[in-house]
Amino acid sequence: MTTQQPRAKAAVRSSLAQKLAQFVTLSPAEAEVLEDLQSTTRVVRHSREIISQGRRYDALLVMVEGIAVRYRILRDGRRQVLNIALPGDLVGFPACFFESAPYAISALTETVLGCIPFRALACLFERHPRLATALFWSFSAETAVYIEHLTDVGRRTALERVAHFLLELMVRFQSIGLGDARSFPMPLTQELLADALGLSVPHVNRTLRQLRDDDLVRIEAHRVIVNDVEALSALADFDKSYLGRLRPLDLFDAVGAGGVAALQ
Amino acid sequence: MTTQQPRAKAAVRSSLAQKLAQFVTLSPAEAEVLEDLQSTTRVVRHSREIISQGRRYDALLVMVEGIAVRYRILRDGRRQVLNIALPGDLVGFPACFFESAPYAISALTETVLGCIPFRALACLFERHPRLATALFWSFSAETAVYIEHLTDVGRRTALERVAHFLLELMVRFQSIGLGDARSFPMPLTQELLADALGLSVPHVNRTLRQLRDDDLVRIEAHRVIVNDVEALSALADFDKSYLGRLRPLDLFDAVGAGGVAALQ
DNA sequence: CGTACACTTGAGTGGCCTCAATACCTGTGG
DNA sequence: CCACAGGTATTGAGGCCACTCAAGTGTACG
Repeated sequence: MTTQQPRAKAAVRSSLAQKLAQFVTLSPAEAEVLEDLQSTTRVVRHSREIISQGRRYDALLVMVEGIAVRYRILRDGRRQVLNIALPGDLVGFPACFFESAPYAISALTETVLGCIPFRALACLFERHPRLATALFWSFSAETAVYIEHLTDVGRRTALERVAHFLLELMVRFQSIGLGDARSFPMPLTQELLADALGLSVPHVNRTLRQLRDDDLVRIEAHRVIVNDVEALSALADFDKSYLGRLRPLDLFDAVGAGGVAALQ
Repeated sequence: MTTQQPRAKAAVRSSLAQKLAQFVTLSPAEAEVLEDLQSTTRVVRHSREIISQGRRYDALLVMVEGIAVRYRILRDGRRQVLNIALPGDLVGFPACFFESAPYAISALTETVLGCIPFRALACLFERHPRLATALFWSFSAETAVYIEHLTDVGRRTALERVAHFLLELMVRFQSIGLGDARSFPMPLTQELLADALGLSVPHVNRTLRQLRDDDLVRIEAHRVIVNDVEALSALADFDKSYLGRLRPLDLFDAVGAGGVAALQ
């Protein structure tokens, strides 16, 4: 089911390092620590589970390559897709904090994962506080994605949901160098889309059809092609700032004029 | 709108300290650091905004006393309630990471907030890594609540949603010492409930009525009284472990036999 | 005691679901 | 090279859950 193998030391920066570099400027030493953190890897094949609901886990996982999906299964089989994990994402959270994982993670493509034992994490917090804060930052940014997803499902129409979700995926794919200005690979089936958006499969299908008929987006050969980014964004009330426009605020370099006084 | 005032040094532990003590054993010194962190406070009155959508914030806030609600407003006025903030919760996240806050927070009762300037946070990460990891832990635990909320809204019926949400509130109130085994104060109007659960006000009302007719829960005088916790939990498929049964795993005291090997 | 807000209930509608059947793709083995 | 099987996508018909609109009833507070 899974294989252990040493990973060739990456010449280029890992996705995780690229992500954290948005928040703090990484020293060469810190960059190396990050790479070491992910040096033990596991490979998981397409459609295999990375983390199983109900089991116990004692390490953190980082997506190094591939695409995975987090979901929760209810007792009668209903499924809620929680989010899509892309390279650079920490996927052990928050499963590893519980006696039994509250949700599952499955690989949508062949996936390479870095294993970070708790020991290594403790070491990072003790000896590299800047990296720790960056992790904190990055982790908080994930919450913003959950918030948007919750808003999708709770308060948007089917059309808005699908449009919004596809745009979010597009921006996220762009930010990791997959996908261009108007298209990106589509790893989700309509069933997964439905379970992500709280809809039924037929209705997702009809909604996609409408978006296609209106010349806004189409999905072809496992690829999403956005015809009219503007119009689609307007329809979905999509503003990508929640995905990336984080303040590159370095707690240690530039606390600056902020502080208590700046609050209100 | 808000007032600044020094807070009397708490004789008892703050809610935040109580919460973090679940994850690591706090030394007296660490406990004091935590209290100092919250020593600058603001008071916000009932139904006033603590954080406004679209504005910029330069500090973190901790709920010291009171109850607040986080929500996101869409352009046409639709509202999604994201979560309920209770004492001990960090409410500045993730708003303070963005150039403009992606959502708002409003006080439901008179609320006392501790202000934590970034400077103080940086200091905490540098000098108190155990506290930093505890914050990390606690923050991750919040994600589990979002996940459950997302599942509520995406894949549960109205009846299940309301039941599940009320049970979650009950456990959360219990864990901070408000509310007893079968009842707790209800700070939300039906309109807020509706916006939290992705329902309309009339339907929330009808759903509550059904739960009352079935002798499961009733809301009286701003208080929720659960008649049959078992039956209600069964109806909602509620398992409170996602709220509290975190592993009291201390990275520094007890990394133990875990590590990579234990991972599957 | 009046005004505002929250709650309650009804009638009618519609968005999305369920069930069901058909078409399509993609890999696999004969 | 084709037949076949399994998953995936598509489309239709009918129904229900939850919505919208609207009116009326508490109930807290100035």
